[in-house]
Amino acid sequence: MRIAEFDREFVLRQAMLAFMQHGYAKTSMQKLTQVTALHPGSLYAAFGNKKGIFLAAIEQYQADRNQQFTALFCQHKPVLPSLRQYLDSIVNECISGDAMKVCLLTKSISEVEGQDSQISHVLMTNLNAYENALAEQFERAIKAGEIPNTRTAEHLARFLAMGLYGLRTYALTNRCEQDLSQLADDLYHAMCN
Amino acid sequence: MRIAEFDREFVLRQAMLAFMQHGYAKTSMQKLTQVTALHPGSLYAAFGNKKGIFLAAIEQYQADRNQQFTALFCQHKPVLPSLRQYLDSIVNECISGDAMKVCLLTKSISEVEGQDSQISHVLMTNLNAYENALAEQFERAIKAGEIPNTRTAEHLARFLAMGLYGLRTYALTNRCEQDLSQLADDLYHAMCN
DNA sequence: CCTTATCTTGAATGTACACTCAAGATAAGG
DNA sequence: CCTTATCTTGAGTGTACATTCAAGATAAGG
Repeated sequence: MRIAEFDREFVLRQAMLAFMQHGYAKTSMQKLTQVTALHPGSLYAAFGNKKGIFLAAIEQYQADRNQQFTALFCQHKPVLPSLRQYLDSIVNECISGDAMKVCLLTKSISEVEGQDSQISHVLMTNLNAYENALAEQFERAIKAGEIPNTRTAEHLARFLAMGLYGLRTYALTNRCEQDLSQLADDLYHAMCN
Repeated sequence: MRIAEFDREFVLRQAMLAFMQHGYAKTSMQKLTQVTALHPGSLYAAFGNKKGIFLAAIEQYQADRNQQFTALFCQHKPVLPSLRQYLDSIVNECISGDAMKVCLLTKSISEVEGQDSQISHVLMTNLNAYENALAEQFERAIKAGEIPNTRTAEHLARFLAMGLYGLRTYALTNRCEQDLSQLADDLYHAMCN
């Protein structure tokens, strides 16, 4: 017997970053062997093929983001200050210049849309779950009276999801921190009234 | 002497649609020869290489969209009804299911970001020009009293650009016409107050 | 109608890729 | 310490790609 030597989470996070930086198609297996420090055979033994690595990396990405999200939007804290902090952290990611400025899910769904229905379906499911997580928080905010109940939580979540997808894309066209902060501010205020 | 036989606009529009559908990397020269009905040699003679075809297709895309835009936002008509119509047309594109549901510029900048600075620069320039075109219309709307001057035209244009980039991305996760129309409606109302 | 410059054709070329596999290395169980 | 199941290694394989180029086709100018 012999146990696998590599750290699965490390490998998937490295792969994840490579996919975020170069996209699915242009992340070669050679690149993946470099960033994971694994040889092709090990990668294929562990994940089957390139698509398997990608799907596992998406899962890791989702797990990581979920943990961040639930840590920030803690149940016993008011929603709006967390939302504010969340928006700021996204603006910071957009400005950072590293791979984290893009969302793996939206970037990938834009790339593989109409090419691989399995990957598309996984990405759609994860993005819908993200929207639902936002809706839960808005539900909580409405119940607590932080936000007037003129719009449903689902409605608010949908609008914010759209805004955040747009913010990340817009940041590719204009890296001015002030402009991005202002947009985040606009989104914040669009939620509160 | 002999004149080129093919119709340049037709060829570029076909290439444009292929790039919108499959992305830059995954649109093979073979695909391009198919959709343009031109042989490799002719394409290389006319555009140099694949990147040349892509840049020319972007130029054609920009020209086409510009013409649409200026026809819709006619100088002697009020801005807000045109904006409404514009938003509806984008929602229709999002639902349509064909290649036009994506924006060639935003899809491409997301793909080639950090890979080809020349292409990125061209795309950024075109997207900034688009934002400026929106700002011009908001300027006109403010001057005509259609919109209160609580925010600058540039500010409004930036927010709408972000919203539209987000709307197209969001549509990849949720094709429900009602939801998309509501988002377009939200964007419209976010501009008017 | 012939010349010649230009365009068209599509097979050929070199490269980069995803993926395989057989040989070597290593740890758990006896 | 040996056995054996499993992991690691990395050169090798077939395929798909962007690009080239020489031969063939075609229209304008004389």
